[in-house]
Amino acid sequence: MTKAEIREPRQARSIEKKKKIAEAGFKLFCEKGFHHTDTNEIAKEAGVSIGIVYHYFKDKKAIFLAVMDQASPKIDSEIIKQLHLSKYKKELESFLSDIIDKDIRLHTITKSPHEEFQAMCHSDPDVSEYMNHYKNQFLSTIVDALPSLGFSISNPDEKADMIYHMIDQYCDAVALNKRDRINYDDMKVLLIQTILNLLNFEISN
Amino acid sequence: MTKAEIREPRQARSIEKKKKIAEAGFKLFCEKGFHHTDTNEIAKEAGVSIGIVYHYFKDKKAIFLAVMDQASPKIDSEIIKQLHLSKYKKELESFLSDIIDKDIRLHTITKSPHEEFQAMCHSDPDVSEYMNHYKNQFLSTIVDALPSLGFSISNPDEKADMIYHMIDQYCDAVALNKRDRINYDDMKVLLIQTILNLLNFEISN
Amino acid sequence: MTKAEIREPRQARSIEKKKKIAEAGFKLFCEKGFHHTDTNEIAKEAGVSIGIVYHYFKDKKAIFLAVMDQASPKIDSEIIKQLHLSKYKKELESFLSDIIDKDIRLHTITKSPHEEFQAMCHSDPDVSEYMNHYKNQFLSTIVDALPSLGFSISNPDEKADMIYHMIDQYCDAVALNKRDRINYDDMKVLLIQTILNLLNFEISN
Amino acid sequence: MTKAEIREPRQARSIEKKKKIAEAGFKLFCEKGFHHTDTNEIAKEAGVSIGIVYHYFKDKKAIFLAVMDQASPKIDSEIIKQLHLSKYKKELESFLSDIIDKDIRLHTITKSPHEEFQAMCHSDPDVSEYMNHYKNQFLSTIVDALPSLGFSISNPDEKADMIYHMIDQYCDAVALNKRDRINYDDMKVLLIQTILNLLNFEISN
DNA sequence: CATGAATGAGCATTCATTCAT
DNA sequence: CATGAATGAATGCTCATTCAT
Repeated sequence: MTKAEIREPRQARSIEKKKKIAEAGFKLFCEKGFHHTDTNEIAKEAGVSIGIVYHYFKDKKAIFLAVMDQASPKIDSEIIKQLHLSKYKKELESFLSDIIDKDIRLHTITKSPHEEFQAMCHSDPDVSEYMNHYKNQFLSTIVDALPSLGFSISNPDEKADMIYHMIDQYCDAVALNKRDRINYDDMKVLLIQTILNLLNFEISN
Repeated sequence: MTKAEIREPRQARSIEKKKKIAEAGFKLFCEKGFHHTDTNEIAKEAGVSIGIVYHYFKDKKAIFLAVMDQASPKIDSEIIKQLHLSKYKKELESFLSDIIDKDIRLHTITKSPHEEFQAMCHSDPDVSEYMNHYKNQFLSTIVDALPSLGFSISNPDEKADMIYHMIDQYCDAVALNKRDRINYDDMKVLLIQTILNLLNFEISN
Repeated sequence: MTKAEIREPRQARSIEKKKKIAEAGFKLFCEKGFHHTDTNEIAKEAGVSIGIVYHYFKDKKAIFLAVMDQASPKIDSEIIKQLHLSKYKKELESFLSDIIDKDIRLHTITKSPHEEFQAMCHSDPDVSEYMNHYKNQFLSTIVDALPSLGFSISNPDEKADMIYHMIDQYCDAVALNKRDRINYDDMKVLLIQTILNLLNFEISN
Repeated sequence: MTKAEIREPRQARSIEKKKKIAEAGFKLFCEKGFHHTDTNEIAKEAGVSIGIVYHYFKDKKAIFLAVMDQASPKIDSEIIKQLHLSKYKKELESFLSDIIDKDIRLHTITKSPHEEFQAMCHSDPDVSEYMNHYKNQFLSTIVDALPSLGFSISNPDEKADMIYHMIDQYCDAVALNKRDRINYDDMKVLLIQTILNLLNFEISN
């Protein structure tokens, strides 16, 4: 056997260590970006040897993927529950507003990692694949839950995709604050109204 | 500063050569990405010595920025003219459709560079700055032209920003075609309708 | 500091390797001078990889400094002991003669490195600093030992400095043998006599 | 003819230009040292093209040698004249004091170049050769003039060499001021006294 | 004489990854 | 499991020098 299998640790200690490495990676990737972070530094930050890093991770990118996995917000059932209660316009509006605010916080807190993930997503096929898969799953879960929640929406997949990106875009704008002449409060009103209009719109043939 | 100034070539020959280098850079950045393209390779591809590359460009990133500059679609007066003729709903719709189709072509043709630029944009402050400046200028030009074109739109800056990204997002989706369960034709209809709604919407106080 | 610490090796093997690198550096610096020796060559000469060179040394200059450190004659207690026995003129004379002969050997054997060190000393502040510190310490040790050895000399620091350089100068002359019309034996007699006179001279106020 | 002869310019304009280049070289060598000064920079500083630099100078070192030549203090007859008047102890003392003060000024004013020359002198054989030749000529001129000036000194060459270096050393010490615990006024007294003793000393067989 | 664009060998340093212990 | 010394290919960039104009 020329190369030891990369084993998924089962012991608590091992899981702990793998997590520590991913956390160190997270920190450094955020601070300096993927390309400017070196693996030996990750090992040092995690307080382990570089050898152990390569015991748990195939290569540097594997660490990045693990970091993404840890950092990705999980689809919790709560969002579905809230959606259930938001059938009517008024509630939908505040539901969206909540979602947006939450998402802004996420973008603001994890500003650099988000940027870094975006960057990698655009330059590395594996990362892109991961992100894409994650997003598709996230949206499918919601869209598939809609009927049972009492929503009857035409073109739900297309709309979900559009809304997802509109919100993401808005949160980016707020978090990075790099755009000229923008009133973010007005923009939020416009955003919510646009989403509501979109949800109600039906393509006529 | 001890280093000889990076000179902006005035002679036709020199401009030609600088362009050739940028073109070689463009090609390689697209094929392999910024980080995996090496400067000696750019020189070889351009058919010049590495020395001359550094005669015209401060460093590797300067080549990238020049490439971006060359590759960025210029705001031509045509777009403004077309806008002028699109005061009425019907025309606006086809105007948007045209814009979107054009943009899709741009995204599809320059698929890899576009991705690469997005990646750099997220990971390098200078590139981000460039992109941002470019976008702001592009949008400002259009927004500032609106009144004289007969459009009276509330929150034009916010709307322009949102529309810009909605279109960009859509074109990305089409070009990369990585999203599940999406009917792009339907999505386009939804997109245009959403834009029209957004343009007409006014925030009530 | 983002860079991994340059570690001081504690294991015997490591010390051995660091020494081997410094020795290779010594050899090459002597043969070709600092500026014409390249680090990869040092690694090859030392029989190690270039990576390990930078594991032990921060940069090329650090190798040079280490080389200087190894090559610098240490102040051994012997010189102090001999000094003790040399209170009287006759003994002092032969003591000086011994010192000079030893120093000549040093200059002759390590002719090129000595030259190279001199050169670096004049062109690099860090090397200059090192040389200076070394010399000051060397002279202070001797000067501070004088009283307890039974010598009572006025202006010992100034004299020590002058004598140090007179001897150094003489040894250089002999080793390099580039001066015209010089009888080195006569010069040695003059040198010793001058030193003795200097030691005995007292500034009258 | 593969390469144009390096011609010694006869026209005033040419001489002027060559001088300007050497002056630019002088300035930059002083500021940054030989190895850190690049020829293109010299050309720019001199306000000429790099081509013209290589028209007048074979290579970079030739510029350095020319710089040395310009910077070297010429043996003027004044020093000889003064020496003539200094036959008696008192006058010799003040003559030496004058010489030393002048030399200190030279070392202080041209502190960096002096250092740089020393460095090159130790690392480049041609420069070493030049310096050596210059020094030998300087000392020979003085020594050979001594008899006709009424001085009758034994071992004049050896003594001249020693004195030359003692003064140089002292001036370096003052100019660089890097030595610990040294009182330079006392040192000067010691230096002059030592020189006078040396001049009077005769080797007995 | 003069220009400065062009050359390209050369070089210090980095860093993902391996492997002997 | 764990260590960290060791590897060495890879790379951005410099700069003395040449030569076409």
